[in-house]
Amino acid sequence: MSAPTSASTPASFDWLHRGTTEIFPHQPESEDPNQNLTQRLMQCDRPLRVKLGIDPTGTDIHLGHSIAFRKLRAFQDAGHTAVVIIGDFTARIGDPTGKSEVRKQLTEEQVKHNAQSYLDQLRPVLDFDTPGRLEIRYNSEWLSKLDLSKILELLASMTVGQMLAKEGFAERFNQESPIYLHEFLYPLMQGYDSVAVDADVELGGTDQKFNLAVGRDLQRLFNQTPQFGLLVPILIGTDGIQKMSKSLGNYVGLSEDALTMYSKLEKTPDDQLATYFELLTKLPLDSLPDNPRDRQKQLALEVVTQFHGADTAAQAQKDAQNLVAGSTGAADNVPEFSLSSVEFPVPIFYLVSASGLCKSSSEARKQIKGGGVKLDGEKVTDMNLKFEQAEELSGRILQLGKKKFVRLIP
RNA sequence: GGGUCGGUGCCCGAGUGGUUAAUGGGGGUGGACUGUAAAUCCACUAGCUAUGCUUACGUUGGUUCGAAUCCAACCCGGCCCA
Repeated sequence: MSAPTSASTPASFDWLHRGTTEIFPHQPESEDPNQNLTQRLMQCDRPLRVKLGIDPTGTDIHLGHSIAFRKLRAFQDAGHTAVVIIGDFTARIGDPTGKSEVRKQLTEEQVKHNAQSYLDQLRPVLDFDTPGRLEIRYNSEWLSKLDLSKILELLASMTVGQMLAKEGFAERFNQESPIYLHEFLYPLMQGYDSVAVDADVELGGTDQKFNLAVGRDLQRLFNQTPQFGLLVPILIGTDGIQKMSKSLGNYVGLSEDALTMYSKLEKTPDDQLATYFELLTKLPLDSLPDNPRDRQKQLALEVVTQFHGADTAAQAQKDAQNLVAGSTGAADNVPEFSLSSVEFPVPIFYLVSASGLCKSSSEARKQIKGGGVKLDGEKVTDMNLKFEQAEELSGRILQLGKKKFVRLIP
């Protein structure tokens, strides 16, 4: 295996610093490669092992997760080895970071399924193909083998006070909400992962600082050179307020279709635009369009291109414009709904719910009442409107609000 | 283990026997406006092929013409004591 390119070309480390919040330990003046990551990168004679863990707790990952993986990709491109840890063991305990509640425990099967799904979704982000650039490890490999004496050794390396100093714990303790003992194990296990894979660098969101630091402590305990921690920002979601998360519904999933992705991204809040460009693209930040609307479009196009390719992205942009303009016929990528599953005569409100635009028929009625339902661009006002047969409806487009469409087919 | 306080809708949080899916806020969805944004204003915010019916205030029973509200047991959590 060849030495990392960065070693031979003492080039710039822009890729390292773009969108990076913090690197620790960080002593920029130091020549010591254990105190200064840039020195380490320039001096290393072998690819560094760059760890990034993810707990397969759900089936979807989103752009918020992707920024750490993008950084990981940057390391890969610089010749280093990405060590992706699938937290199949830790997922069953749950990371207490940032949670106000205990995470529910998952079965082994769910975890397995989720893990595969994650890897599929990461395909466009990481380099899966270049030999030596990617290592995928499951932490059950070593964590399930820990015996009590080893666990005690880990536990003895930290104090309750140190644990309680951790952000989430402190809050929960002060709010008098429950903290279970097994949650204290989480940072230790994640830290032990670093020992198990002999990590040189670990990536994570800023909320992971504590956990990455524990990794350093444990590596020291096991006579390894402590890893560097590299923190990337937590991406704010599409609501512009809270961090991107599936449960808050303010996310853009990596596996979403191009049109959905585009539609969400093109309304990125103005004050998040710069951040999104920095974290989700490689575009130079000083040559963006002046008009905020154009910036939104460029961002959407760029990101969708990463996941779906330029052609599909361009088509999504076109479709999005057509849909909003109301020229329904021009939209090709509208989900279809087959009328074969409904019984005629069918009331409009039932149709709205059956087609999946609304969760329930009650909600559909309310939306119709509120003027949110359109058929071929025309507002539906009578919720008891009935259709006698499928021919009346097939080919027409049913719409809820500005964003949800369904084409009715026989 | 003992004492004590508490468990209400997506979230927070009122309500303490009597028309009512249950005040208020947040969030969400829809409408107007707009740049498909923000801000603002308005509406909606349990389910049902539905002018009515069915479920809802930790769980299960009980008292009552009638309970989220009273009683009992149980489950869960906080705090104090051990």
